[in-house]
Amino acid sequence: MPGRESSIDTIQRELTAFARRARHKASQLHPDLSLVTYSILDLITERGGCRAADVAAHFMLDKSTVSRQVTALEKLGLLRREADPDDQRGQILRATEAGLTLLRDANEQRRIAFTARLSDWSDEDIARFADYLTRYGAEG
Amino acid sequence: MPGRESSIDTIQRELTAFARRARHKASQLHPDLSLVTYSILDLITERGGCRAADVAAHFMLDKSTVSRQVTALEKLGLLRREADPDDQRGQILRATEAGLTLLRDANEQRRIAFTARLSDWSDEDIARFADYLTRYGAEG
DNA sequence: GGAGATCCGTTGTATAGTGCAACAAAATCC
DNA sequence: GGATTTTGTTGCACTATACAACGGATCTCC
Repeated sequence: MPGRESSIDTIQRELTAFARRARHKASQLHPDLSLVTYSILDLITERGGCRAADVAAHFMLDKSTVSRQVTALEKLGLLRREADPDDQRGQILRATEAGLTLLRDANEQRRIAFTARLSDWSDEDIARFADYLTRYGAEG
Repeated sequence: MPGRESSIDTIQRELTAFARRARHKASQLHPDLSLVTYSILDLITERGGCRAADVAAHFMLDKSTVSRQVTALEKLGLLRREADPDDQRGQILRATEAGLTLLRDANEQRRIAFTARLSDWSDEDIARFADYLTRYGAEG
């Protein structure tokens, strides 16, 4: 087994490599949705509606960036803003039907791509890899 | 053990989440070097010098993008271009001493951050996680 | 050995994503 | 009730990126 430090270097390098290519692949996979807009749509759907400030905090993005992305998604008819009855400052963001359809389609295409890439992995290895990634993601 | 499809969804989601945050963290970690310039400097050093076309292919970037990043790195004195004796069209890119120093420092800071994040992981888990990432990265 | 194809890098142009700062409106806190 | 905080928008600047057009060098094939 390689040393702990060398393994950490590998993790760092591979995760960074993945990040470098992610945007490119995302745009190839689904030209209508960028990595960011896809992620925003996914988050608000997963949470059953949330505010722009929550999105910004979750993705470590500036609120102005989120504001513009939300505007773009709204113009595309993929998302709508609802007044928050408890707080007139905030808006609750929800995907529209069109947004949900597009999101399902994008998820499906992504799943196909990932499945192809992991085709020669055993079920056990896939499950363990998923566990490690979840654990890693939960740390920070 | 969760199903294969659900594990693939997890892998997709976690890797995407990582990609979303990578740029932000990279700029926090080392303001002088963006994720891209860091990666370029790292690649040409790891390979012991390579051409811009190799960099573009490796990162799936347009050659014009690489050309501009290389120009920026050269202006910062972190990289130099050498004539390729075998092919007058190409240039061989190499990190300067300053570039190597900065790269070592950036790597060290990144390693510290990763080490902290993985502090409660066992050596075995880290090694397996690194293996999975390497295997994943090698697929595509 | 030469003409055309190909490869390598640069530059012009356009676009997207991002952050910071300033702002407005609403809520919260003494 | 005034000060502070929160939420979102907008103006501005900058970076990263792609595509297209180009110039120079090399290679291929006849």
